[in-house]
Amino acid sequence: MTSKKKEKYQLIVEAALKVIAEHGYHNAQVSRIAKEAGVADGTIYLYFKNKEDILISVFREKLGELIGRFHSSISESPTAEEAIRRMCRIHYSELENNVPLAYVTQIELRQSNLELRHAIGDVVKTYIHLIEQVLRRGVEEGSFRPDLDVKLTRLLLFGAMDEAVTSWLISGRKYSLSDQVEGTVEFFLRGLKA
Amino acid sequence: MTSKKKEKYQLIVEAALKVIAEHGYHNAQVSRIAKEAGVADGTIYLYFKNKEDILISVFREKLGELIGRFHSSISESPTAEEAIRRMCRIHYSELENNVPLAYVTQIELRQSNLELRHAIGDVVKTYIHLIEQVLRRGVEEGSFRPDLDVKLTRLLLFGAMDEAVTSWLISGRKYSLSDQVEGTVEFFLRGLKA
Amino acid sequence: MTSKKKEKYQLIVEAALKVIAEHGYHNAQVSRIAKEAGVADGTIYLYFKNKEDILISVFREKLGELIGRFHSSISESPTAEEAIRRMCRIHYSELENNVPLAYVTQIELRQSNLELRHAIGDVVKTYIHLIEQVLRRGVEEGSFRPDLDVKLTRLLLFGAMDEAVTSWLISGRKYSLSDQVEGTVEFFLRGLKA
Amino acid sequence: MTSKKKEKYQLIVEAALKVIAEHGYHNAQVSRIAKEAGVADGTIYLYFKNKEDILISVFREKLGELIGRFHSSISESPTAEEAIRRMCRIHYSELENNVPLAYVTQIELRQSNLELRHAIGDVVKTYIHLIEQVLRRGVEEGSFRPDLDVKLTRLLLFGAMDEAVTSWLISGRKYSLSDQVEGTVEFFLRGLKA
DNA sequence: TATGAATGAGCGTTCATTCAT
DNA sequence: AATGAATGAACGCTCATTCAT
Repeated sequence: MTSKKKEKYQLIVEAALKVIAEHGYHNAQVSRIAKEAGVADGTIYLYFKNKEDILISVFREKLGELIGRFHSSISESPTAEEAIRRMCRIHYSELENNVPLAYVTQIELRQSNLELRHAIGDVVKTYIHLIEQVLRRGVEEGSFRPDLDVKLTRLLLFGAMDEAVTSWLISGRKYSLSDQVEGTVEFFLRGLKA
Repeated sequence: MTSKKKEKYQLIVEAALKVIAEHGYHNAQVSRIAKEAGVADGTIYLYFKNKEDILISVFREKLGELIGRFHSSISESPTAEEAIRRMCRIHYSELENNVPLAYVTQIELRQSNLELRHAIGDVVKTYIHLIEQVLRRGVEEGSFRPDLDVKLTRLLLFGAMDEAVTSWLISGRKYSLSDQVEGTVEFFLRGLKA
Repeated sequence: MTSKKKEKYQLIVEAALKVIAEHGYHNAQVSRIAKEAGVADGTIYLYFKNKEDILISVFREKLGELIGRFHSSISESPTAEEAIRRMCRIHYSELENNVPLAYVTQIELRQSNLELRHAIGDVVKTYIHLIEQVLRRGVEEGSFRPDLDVKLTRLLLFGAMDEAVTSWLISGRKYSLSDQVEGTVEFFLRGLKA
Repeated sequence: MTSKKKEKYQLIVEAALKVIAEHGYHNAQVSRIAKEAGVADGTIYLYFKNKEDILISVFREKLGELIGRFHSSISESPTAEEAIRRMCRIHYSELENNVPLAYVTQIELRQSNLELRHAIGDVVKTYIHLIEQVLRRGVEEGSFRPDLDVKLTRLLLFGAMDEAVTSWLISGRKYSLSDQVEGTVEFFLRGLKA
């Protein structure tokens, strides 16, 4: 039963992602998500508190996976410098290879109300903490500037990458996002290095 | 008469800014804006095509002023390096000194629909072009790296500052944003310098 | 379930007829119709596309019944002359015996917009085609003039009866409409007979 | 001054006719009529009580002229039969030669509310009385049936002609309305003659 | 007389959520 | 657990009319 419950929960999350990606946030009615998931409207409310809860779950589930990948990749990196490089590579390539997810997280879900944005903030915070860890490691290793303001810099890195992805999407994905990894990392490392 | 017309237009724009800042984008009903401006609902439509037109105007008017200040300040800078410094200082201090504006531009208006977001995008684009100009100037001056990818870097700079401001707001403005200018500029210039 | 759905559909159509008859076309708000039908406003839209769709349905449903009665009565008539007589009798008596329907079809629904009027026109067209058939039959039977312009005459008959009904309504129904059948038919037949 | 007043009054009536003919009843806003007439919105209310008053005036003024023409033509007719013929000829030809007027009176103004329809009814009543006079004359002359129900028949004649005109308009005026005079009169006279 | 900026009442429709089955 | 018919609150916009100038 628990696994079945999980299954339907996942079914609805996937359906929500697909519907938002296809029709946009403002056309992602609960009934549409239910239809896409192959369940009745009312069934949604057996698994989610309300509509917002679905959207938060989409973000948490999908970005959770992404952040998991960061974690393992980063912890395996021999140096902080390499960790920064891998982080950016994963950030760009994962979103480039999953356009619907990119579209939903970068564009659509940002049109949501404050409560959802706070929830999204929590997920993003996890990622930002991860960046911070890498920065601290770099300082400790001696490869990054000892006077680095890690609290500030973690935001600058995240904001920079985030904007790079959003611009790539809005431009219509006319160029390769992965090709921007080198330029981005070069800029970051010069700013970070001791 | 023209000045009176201008007055009422401005009155409504200011009212909209205030209402969105106080009640949030999704609670900024036209009737509420009208009430705040001290005019009848119908009067709004003598000055604006529709609700969206009000919001776009808020953005354009308010950010227009801001970008104007960037322009003059940057063109007067003796060096590209100094231009970057001034740009970041204005970006942070202007928003820090106008919290409602910061709140509306960073948080509330991003919840809007696609058409408004496109309009906002146009204003932001102006700013990003300005950043690009500074970068080119720095390369020409020889103070910035000759191999700098200006198309990419302008986004990284904008995204980094944008995120710094948003985080400061969401944190509840518990610290000084202006105090972050030095750290930000230090990071940028190391990444840019030849 | 199907019958229940039918029931609610009919409930709303009847409510609309009653509301329009009582309050007039311009005061027949959707919320009023919903209230009269004993359903929520939103329920209306489970059965009708929009307000206009309700009104068209009122016309179609109600006049559809009427025209059905014409059909059977006319086809059973032994002669075209008798068909004309029955047609007029049904036309007058049915509307005389259903004043709300008469009021709505003759007065209120004619105040509607073009799209609805077109829809109404389609229903009326059916009736006019029926008249035409009777006229052709009379010509074939030899009882009506062989040189009769059926395309024109069908309009004259319909217009004449329509005006007789409307005048009777506007006069406040101070006289019997059924009593006018003889005079009307007499006039028609003299105009038609060979 | 009186003539000037009359002038502006006429100006507005003509403008209203034109606007309704061009844009339809539901798009004939007061401000549009004012613009067409070359006066300010407020000026309208110096000459008319309200919007309805304008529309009633359009009908009264324009149909008044028409009925005046009926009057003279009919009174000059040597026989009642000829009067019927002339009446129908004028009815059809005047409207055929003034399509905007036909369109406004037959289609657009009928979408109006009850009060206006009552006012229109008054104008039409004048016409119907005229028809009645002709019928009485025919009976007195002995050319029309002595048992003719004039109260009823006047409606039948008016309704028949009215429908003929409306159908011609709705059909897109693909045929000549004047060509229908003979068929119409033939039908009428057979119905009327002793 | 004439203006036209300002008014504000009025309404069709959507959709997240509920609940009887 | 699952259904889906029913709910009803919420809101942008139009336009006839007014009135200060």
